[in-house]
Amino acid sequence: MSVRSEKTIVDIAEELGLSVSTVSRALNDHPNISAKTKEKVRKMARKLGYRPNAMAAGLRNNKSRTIGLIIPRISMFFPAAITTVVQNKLQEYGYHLIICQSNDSLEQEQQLANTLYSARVDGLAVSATLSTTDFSHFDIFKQNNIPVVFFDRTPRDYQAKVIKGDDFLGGFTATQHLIEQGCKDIVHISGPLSCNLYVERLAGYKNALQQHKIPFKKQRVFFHELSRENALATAEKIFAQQPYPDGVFATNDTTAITILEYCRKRNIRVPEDVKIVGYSNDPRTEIVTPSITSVDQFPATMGERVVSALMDLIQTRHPSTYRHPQEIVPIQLVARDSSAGSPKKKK
Amino acid sequence: MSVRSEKTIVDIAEELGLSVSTVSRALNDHPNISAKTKEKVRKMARKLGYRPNAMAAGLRNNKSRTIGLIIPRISMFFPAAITTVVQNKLQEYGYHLIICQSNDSLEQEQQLANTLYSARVDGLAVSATLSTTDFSHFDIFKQNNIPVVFFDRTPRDYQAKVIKGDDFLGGFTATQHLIEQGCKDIVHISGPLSCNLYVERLAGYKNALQQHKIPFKKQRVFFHELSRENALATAEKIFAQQPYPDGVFATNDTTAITILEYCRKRNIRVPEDVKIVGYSNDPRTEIVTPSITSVDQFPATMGERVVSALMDLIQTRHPSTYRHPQEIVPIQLVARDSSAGSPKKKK
DNA sequence: TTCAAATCTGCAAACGTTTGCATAAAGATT
DNA sequence: AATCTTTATGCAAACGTTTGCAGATTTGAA
Repeated sequence: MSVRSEKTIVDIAEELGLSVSTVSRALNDHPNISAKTKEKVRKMARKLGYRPNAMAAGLRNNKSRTIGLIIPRISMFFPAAITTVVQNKLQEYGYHLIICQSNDSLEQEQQLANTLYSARVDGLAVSATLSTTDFSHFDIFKQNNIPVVFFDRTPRDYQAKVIKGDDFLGGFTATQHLIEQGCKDIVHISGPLSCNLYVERLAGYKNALQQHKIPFKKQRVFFHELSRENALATAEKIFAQQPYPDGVFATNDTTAITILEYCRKRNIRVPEDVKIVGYSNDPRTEIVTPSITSVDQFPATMGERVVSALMDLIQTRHPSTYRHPQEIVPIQLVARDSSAGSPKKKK
Repeated sequence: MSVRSEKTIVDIAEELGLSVSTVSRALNDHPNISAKTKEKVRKMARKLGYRPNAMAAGLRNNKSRTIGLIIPRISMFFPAAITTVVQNKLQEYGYHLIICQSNDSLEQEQQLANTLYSARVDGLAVSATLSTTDFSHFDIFKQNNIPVVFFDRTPRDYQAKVIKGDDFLGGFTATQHLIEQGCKDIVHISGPLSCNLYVERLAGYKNALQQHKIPFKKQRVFFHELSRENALATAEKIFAQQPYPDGVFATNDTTAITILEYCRKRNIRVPEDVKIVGYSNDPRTEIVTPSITSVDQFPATMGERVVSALMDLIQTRHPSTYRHPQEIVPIQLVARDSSAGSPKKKK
């Protein structure tokens, strides 16, 4: 009813003839406060409609109960799936999540790091830009003992906690699967090699070829920026001249889907003429016709590990977790129709 | 180099022999400070690695430069698409976004409202739970003049800014489209009527039937909880007995996709035997075979409007915007293969 | 030189918490 | 009854900013 409607613990204290410290302790369930007092205080707090001011508490405690998250964009399946569980998990721990998109721009990422530091997040989870190779904009966090966890798109040699999928094995498994299905001439569509993911999947691809005594041909690897338009351009290039490949391992699902659409338009049969494998197990791979074989990266697991790592690092100020800085989340091939079938019947 | 590495404006002031107020004003580009001083201060700030503490400033100013967002879940296409643009747009304005998922639980939504209030967000954007009919947990915000903007799943009679799609028109258009394509017996799969969206789309459906002199039959409307499993169960029910409908208008795309899959499995031809229209223009509708006709809700537009409304309400403390509390974002039917074709050739 | 105006800077309080330390009250022990 | 614990409460400083007001310095005009 008063003019200033924002109630504080001072109001509660005055109303009750107690000191603010007692009220504060009562609300925080401090052992030194008698049960009676606590009850009184809580009741009055409810009555006055008191709401704690997290900023004030944060300032005093030098912690915000807030975690920052930087991802390229929320609209991509894999980061979105991770974000979902990260947010839910953090909520359980009583932490807020500030989500920021770098839109794959290094400059934006740098700026975000700064402003998240200003917000005094208690921890930071980052999946980097495709082009981030210098990670020094995260130095401030290290200097001030604020844990940073990188996931998925991670730094190569920046000292920090890293949680990533087994991209080498993923690349290997995908390629080997195509080989086992009878492919002899497998194209790999990769991404920018500034990003660890594509380097490792490519390495897995090479290794699988080698292990199966299939010669690696440089011109059978295509690099593009992973956008839909680029994928289409790449498709054109791949099928510009005979012989067509009999297998395509695309380093992401959007590309795989685009290739599939392209093939259908050109009447190249999938999987009879060419088999396709994507990466990430985007739900879209399942509903497309034919459904596309892909590599599941278990985003839920990754998200949970990110949160566990953060909570661990935050609680134990001793950065013991840094001793095992790298965690690898397993992958699993999900075979579907796009790679199915025995060796081709008709030549 | 000192032990306490966190630098404050006090450190800058001491280093320069200035007062903190001057430093503060210099950093905020206050007109009363000379250019020389500003330059000195900025240089020293850089040198010391000073980072403003947003919590301290927020406490003093009673504003956090942070917006809260509550959505059912980030992993759904439509809210995710909105979130993407909301976040990017807010970033431009220098605001952070705290994203929270209610997981469609009213209880969680209530709790989130509370903790976001404690974080002293400067504004709140909400897409409610399917079951939220009582919105009183947002009262605190109103009482303290913190703008709340509801979007998509909005309250019916709670006094607040509302931004929503034209669901009546959407339902109408979708149904009319099916009629125009020759359908005479159109099933509508709706959602819980506790949620405004489904009420209005249903009303649009009825209205279109009426307008085209097709009798409305109660048993041709199915209600379900919009999960994938439920959609499947509903599909079973719909096609449990002859005559099959010749058109299905599903109130969301996931359901539409599920129906499509079901039909394919049962060898019910789409669109020849039954035509399907979904809702939201989820990108999945485009890549499925046949592609599914859907109703675009322009999530980007909606997101932009949400941000505009928030910024407007925050800047002009006078809640003038409340005078036109409801904004309707247009919809557009995107016709695709699932509803294509002239009247059936073979009966 | 003197004074007024214009320009710049500083003091100190305030924002709403938490917490180390001191103290007061109550209970237990002799 | 005197002393010692134990338990409950209060005082006051601190967290890092911002800002109204006052005061100091410079500039320009007389």
